Amino acid sequence: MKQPKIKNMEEFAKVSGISRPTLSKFFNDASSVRKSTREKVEMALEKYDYQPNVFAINQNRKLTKNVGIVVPYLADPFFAEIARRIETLVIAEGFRPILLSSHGDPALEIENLTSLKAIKPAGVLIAPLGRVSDKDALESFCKEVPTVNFDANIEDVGEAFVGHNNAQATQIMIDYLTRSGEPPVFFEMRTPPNPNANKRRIAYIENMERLGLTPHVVQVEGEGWDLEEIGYHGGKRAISGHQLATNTVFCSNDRLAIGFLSAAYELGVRVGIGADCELRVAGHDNHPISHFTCPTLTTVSHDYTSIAKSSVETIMALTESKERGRPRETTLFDGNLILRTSS
Amino acid sequence: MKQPKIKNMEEFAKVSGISRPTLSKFFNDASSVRKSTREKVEMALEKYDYQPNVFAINQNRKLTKNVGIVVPYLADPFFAEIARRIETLVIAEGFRPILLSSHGDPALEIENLTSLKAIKPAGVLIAPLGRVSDKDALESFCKEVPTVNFDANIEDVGEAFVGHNNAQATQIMIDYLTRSGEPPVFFEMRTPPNPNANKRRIAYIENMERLGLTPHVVQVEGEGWDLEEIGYHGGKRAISGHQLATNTVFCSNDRLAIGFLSAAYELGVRVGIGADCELRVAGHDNHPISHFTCPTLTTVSHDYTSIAKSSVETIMALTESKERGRPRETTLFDGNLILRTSS
DNA sequence: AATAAAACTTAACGCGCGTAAAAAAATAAT
DNA sequence: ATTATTTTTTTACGCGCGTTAAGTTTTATT
Repeated sequence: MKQPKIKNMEEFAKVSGISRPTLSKFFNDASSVRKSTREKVEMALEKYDYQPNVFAINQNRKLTKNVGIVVPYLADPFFAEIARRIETLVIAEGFRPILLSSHGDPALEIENLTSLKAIKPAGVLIAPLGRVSDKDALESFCKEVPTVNFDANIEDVGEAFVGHNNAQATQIMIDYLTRSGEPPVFFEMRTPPNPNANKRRIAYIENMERLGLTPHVVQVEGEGWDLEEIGYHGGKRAISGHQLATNTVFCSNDRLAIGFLSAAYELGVRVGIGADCELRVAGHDNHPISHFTCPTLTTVSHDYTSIAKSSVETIMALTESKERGRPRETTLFDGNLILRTSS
Repeated sequence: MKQPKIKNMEEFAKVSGISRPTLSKFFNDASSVRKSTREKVEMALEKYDYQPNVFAINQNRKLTKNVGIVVPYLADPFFAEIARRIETLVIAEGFRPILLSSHGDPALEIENLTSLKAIKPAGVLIAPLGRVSDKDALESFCKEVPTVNFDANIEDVGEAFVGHNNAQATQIMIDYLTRSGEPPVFFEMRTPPNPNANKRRIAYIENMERLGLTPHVVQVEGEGWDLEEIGYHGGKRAISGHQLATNTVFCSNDRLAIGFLSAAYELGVRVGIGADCELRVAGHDNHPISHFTCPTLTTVSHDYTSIAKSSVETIMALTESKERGRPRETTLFDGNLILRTSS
């Protein structure tokens, strides 16, 4: 059982026998004080219940130990997973992650940045909404706070971009699909929220042309982040309306593919690589659920572990070096083919 | 374009023509000042770029406008969704939500509470990990901070509990399943992380006995929060090992059911209510993906909209009234049968 | 118009900690 | 042992806002 609580650093200085300025140094960086001093403080911390007042600490600092993380839609397991990894890495660096989701709403995205600015973060990692983001507001935020842009690349936003190599990932899937069967039709939303979708469509068309094949793009209607729902309705329409030029469908992302598979199942269309199958379906991202679809989804992995790691490293380097305005660097991580049973 | 930035309230008092103490009142509660004053301030806010320093504000207050939200595993869309609703409601009440995930780790759960304590929150909403939670640490936290316990009920934790009526929800599903076909086998984890699972098993057994039927519980191995994975492996084993006493399986939750369905598909076992189907499967929670499984999953809804709303209302009432130590109230929300095609 | 009540202004102190400067003490180097 | 260097202590001020008390102005009531 610990002794009665210590109100403030002054009191803790008394009971620990260490002066307040030295304690202040200690709490900022324990390694900046002499070893014997550090031990004395730590012994006192064992004995007394004291922790410095966060608000008083941060009031007099221009940069805090906070790191903001903004994601477009936390209910999407993809962002939940990447956020989880980022959080863990940020904590390991001795910083405090503040996780905010924009819930698909551009106004909330800006609000999130405003409220982050208020807590004077050392840096911010942002995966923007994309198409609907208020680009000017993002840019002006990035001028004030060191920012790393990840996942959805928005030009000139942030000091660096870390993301997925959509071109490479699309290519390896197209190469696989064309070698193993009919060339793929590309299945996507007409107005995708996320700019990665556009990169994937462009890469699809380029690669099909490179192979001397005719690209076929099926664009389905729908707004927002209910991608399975959109994939389901679009899939039903595409299948029953015979809009698919070949027997192979490459979905712009796994969540659309999940909806598409559900539509195919409902329509009694057998999907897979078996002799009795009518359709092959592939996805993109290696979504956690893609292991468990029926059939299991062949997809291209999205290396979020590396993206998380690199994003955190970049923001840490940025906050330490403090030099701003360097040319914006772009880091992309390749995808790997995940062969399962759907194609 | 706004005028040059205002450093502090003193400066803003000068340019707005309102004295600092009145401004302080205004920022605490805009309705506490005269209308004409409020308008003057708002006009100045339009013109000048000023927002009070969060750290200075909170330093002198014992209770802030922060509300902590702690969930066990944010990468589970169920918690992501409920967190999203809670966040939105908390913002609507004029408070600032601080969302933290324990990532399945009891140590992190306690760390989260410790770091919340440091920011002096007005209240905290916690969905505990459950079985692995450090109950003593939770309880001692709740003595210091007004807390509402939601989702996973841990006795004596928090001033109130808001959650799902597992008994009622289990009952309506069992009633449906027994009326429409063979009685269900209960499929669950041997060591579920979440205490709701235990309530569901108990309700299953009670209801089966009430109906004069023999309960059959299949408990599968596996630790942690990868429920689809666990359901998949357990499902494969249960099906191929002929462990299912009837042709109807009631999974403890939808995520297990998703894995189970995947196993059945892989084994070529047709699931559904059609004449050609060998197995019926039901879930529990109405997980977002349960709309899109193959076949679509019959399940019992988990009313997280109401749970979120009630939790926020309860914590708000608590922070306002300030009276602590009242008898712990429990609020449960019923589930509804969601009939789809799997059973 | 006179009075009462409410809202505001002025002045001043305190919160807990960061931080700077000068002096003192502890450690390291010669 | 003496000097140089590093670390700690003492002292003191500042950060931006909450808050209180006394005095003043504005609004509401009669």
